[in-house]
Amino acid sequence: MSKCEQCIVRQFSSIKALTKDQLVQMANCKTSYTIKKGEPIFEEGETLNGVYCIKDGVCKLSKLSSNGKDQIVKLVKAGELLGQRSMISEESANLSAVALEDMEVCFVPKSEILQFFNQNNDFSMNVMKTICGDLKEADDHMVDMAQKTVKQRLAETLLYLEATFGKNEDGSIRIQLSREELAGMIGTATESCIRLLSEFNKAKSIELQGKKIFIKDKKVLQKIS
Amino acid sequence: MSKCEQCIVRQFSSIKALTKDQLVQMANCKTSYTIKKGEPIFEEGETLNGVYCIKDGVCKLSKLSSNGKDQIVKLVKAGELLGQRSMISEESANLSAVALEDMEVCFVPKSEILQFFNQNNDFSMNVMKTICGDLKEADDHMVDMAQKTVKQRLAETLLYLEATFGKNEDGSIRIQLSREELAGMIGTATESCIRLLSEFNKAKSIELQGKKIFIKDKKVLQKIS
DNA sequence: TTTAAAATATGATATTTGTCATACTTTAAG
DNA sequence: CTTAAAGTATGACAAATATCATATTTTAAA
Repeated sequence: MSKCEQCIVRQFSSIKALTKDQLVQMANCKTSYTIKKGEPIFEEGETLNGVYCIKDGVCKLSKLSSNGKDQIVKLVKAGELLGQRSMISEESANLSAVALEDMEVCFVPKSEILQFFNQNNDFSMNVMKTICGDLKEADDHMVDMAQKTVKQRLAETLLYLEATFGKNEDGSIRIQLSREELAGMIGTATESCIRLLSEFNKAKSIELQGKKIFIKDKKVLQKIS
Repeated sequence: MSKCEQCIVRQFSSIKALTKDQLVQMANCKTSYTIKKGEPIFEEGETLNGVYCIKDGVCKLSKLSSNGKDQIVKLVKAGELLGQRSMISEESANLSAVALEDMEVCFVPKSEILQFFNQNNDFSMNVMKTICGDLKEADDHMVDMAQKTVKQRLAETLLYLEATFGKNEDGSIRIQLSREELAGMIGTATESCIRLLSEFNKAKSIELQGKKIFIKDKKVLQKIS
């Protein structure tokens, strides 16, 4: 059983406020998992009995809409926690979490987290600030969905992906999404997404090499978005 | 200076967890305001030095989108608090709050709220649950914006307005929104909103009498949404 | 009360986006 | 390696939605 002290999650998440003793306690009760690309960590409606720490990899948080399409609400990467809202609301998961890459996650039972939450003011404040940040993001995202065109949202999303997940050595956007997933992020039909990617490609603002996407002209994309 | 003990806000908001002493303390430091229909309580980007308790009336929380349209993110009514997220995030307001009716609100300074927050676990837990509820709502709302048609969103919004704000004696939806505001809620052009209202009217699922809207066939609207 | 301004309504039209069909390409299973 | 399945791409068309123009009604100011 590995320790939590050196874990990447500790550097970025609310966990950084925990004391050494609390970290030891967490190390003793956590369960580590490996999750393969495409597999779910949890599904919408599921009861979560704790919180997941993402040690490695990226997952999508999505919700099945009434028209049968999967809308991606948010991407979450290593160093972040999953399931905090459900824990505090004492509700089942509102979103499904599915791995976009092979992942390593640790599950920490609710009982421990809630204990830290009550004992450690810095920790609870960190969790709350994270959730408040998520709320702000969600509101902003909602306004974009309501007011921007699909083209604007695609340009914005491509810039976001590069800024958040970085580039490979060849310069392509590191995170690999299928066209369907990209469409699910911007809230459009897969064909429309593909068509606009082609359009950006023809206009030389991006370059497509199979699944790989290279951003060639950031300024043009910024202007579009 | 009126007391906070009998205030409506106490029945519905996080405030209900405060002790008698804390309520007295709050009554002593609060400032009461009257806000006329159309006037702002605060604007996007403004620094909030506390929280607003809505004693009477309804306001809209909205955000100016890059295309110049005002997207309404949420309606807030008597018994609720405003500005909690900004206080916890220690950030300026992400949304503007504008009165949809004449309002009575009390302003409670940040210092007091944060003091209660640290002293009283039930209070802080209530605040957090409220924010978590807002996050869930925002995510769901975002999915609707991305995946539903304007017609579906209009039907849904009309049902929401009646369910949340009730009906006048004549049976019309109590809350009065201009067509522009209704369009701002569903995220569409004012003309499109008006057109679809006419369509629902012709189909007898609603009835229009000037600004007044009567829901005539809830089932049809539910089916549409 | 009169009148100008704002809000509501509707038509005509352009643009955006979705849907369906189909071809091509990549991936993974046998 | 071969082959089926999945993913990507594109055309044709339909549906949804925005925009602009203009008429009508309501509201509020003079």
